[in-house]
Amino acid sequence: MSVAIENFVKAIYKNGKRDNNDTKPGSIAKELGISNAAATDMAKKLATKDLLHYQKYQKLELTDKGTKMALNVVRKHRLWESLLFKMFDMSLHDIHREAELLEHQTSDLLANKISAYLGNPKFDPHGDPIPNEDGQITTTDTSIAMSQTSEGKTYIISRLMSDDKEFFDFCAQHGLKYGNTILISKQFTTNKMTQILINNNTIILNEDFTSIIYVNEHH
Amino acid sequence: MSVAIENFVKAIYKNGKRDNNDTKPGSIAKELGISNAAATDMAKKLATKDLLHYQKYQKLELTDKGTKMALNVVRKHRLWESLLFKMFDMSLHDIHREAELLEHQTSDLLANKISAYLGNPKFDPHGDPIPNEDGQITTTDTSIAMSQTSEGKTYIISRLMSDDKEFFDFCAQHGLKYGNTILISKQFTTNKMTQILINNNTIILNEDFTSIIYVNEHH
DNA sequence: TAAAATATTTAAGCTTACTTAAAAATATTT
DNA sequence: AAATATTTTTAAGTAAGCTTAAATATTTTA
Repeated sequence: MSVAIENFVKAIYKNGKRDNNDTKPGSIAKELGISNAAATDMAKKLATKDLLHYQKYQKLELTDKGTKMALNVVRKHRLWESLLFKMFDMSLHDIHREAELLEHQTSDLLANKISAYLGNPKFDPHGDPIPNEDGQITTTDTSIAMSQTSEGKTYIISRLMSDDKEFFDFCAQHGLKYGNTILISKQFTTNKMTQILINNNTIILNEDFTSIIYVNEHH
Repeated sequence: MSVAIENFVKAIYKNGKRDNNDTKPGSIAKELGISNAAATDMAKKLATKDLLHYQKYQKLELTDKGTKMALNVVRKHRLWESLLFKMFDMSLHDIHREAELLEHQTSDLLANKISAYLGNPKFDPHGDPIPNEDGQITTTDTSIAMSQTSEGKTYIISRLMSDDKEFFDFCAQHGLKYGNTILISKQFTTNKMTQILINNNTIILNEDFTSIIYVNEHH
């Protein structure tokens, strides 16, 4: 299967996982940076390959086969991110960009070697779960968006859900890193801002940030 | 530049390095597994991009720009082979196949990180020299084909110039590995066979093998 | 060196993965 | 609910990287 196809099913998978669950051709097109027409075309084509269910004007839904393919690509992406992060001093954004290309050129054999080398990790450096060889995610994610946290409580950062360079640069600069501890000092409910304390620094984040930074309560 | 273009200039570079120095479209086509017509087409196209000199019915010759591109790809290939060989228990052939894909999806930044991690090695696991960041090979190769060795002398294996699985399997099985020592016990000049002693085992190799196994005299 | 074999080039055509423009359907707003 | 805006689909077209078939040039062999 081509890179275009792998990226297409991956985009459907990713959009399907998001809150909005928007997998109509238009939003897939946006995700991939292609025209709506191209997305419709591809959707029809992949339906004939039994990778997704296509019905005019409806959301695209992956078949089991399509889901498996998407998870296989996601697995390779997250394994590469984990490996590069461990071995090299590179920014999360750079690592993401490399993984975005390498994921399509990696045999299952190599993916398994990488996984074994890393001790079969369950999460990548963003805190995203790594599917196993059979395309299953065995961990259950109990984390919540920072926007949903309670004032005065302490949390541990569990996921940074983004591909954006500026976001990662900001996070790196302020210690917003997978595994780090933060205190929610104030929730500004009307403006949807959150004030946190991290490394003895107070930062105020808006909803663009607090909706993609996920945390687990610290006990 | 596309994968097809990178592979095309790489094929010209590789064929140009070989004894026969055959870089006419037909042999490039053979190397890449495409039709002669496709090779001619591509050659014309790359001439307009200043990657090679094209003259009807003549050998293809890379420009400086083309050579640099080829060496950049070769560098990435050999760095990947070195890294995978060091990290994972995989056959030389498997490693080659992975590197063949990864080489096109690797930024210069990542290549440099890999190189630094490995201590900027000069050779890959086949004994092939690794070009530096500027596309230069600074080492001088004094090795000779096993077919050119002298009876009774001892040599160290310095290069295994092949992509072939069966060849690598054979080598792995008999200890024919980069850095290993062999004694040339007999040269059968009429049949072009070579009898060697390695790990206390005697093997007789024909010219298909002795022409692609390179060695340095052991002093 | 002429004939035969081989290699290269040209020409026409195919598939993939896109594009833009216009038509048709759906969703949103008033 | 009608009008408007947005999305989706259809249709036609493009570029890259191939293919096969036929024409042309080169190389080999007898």
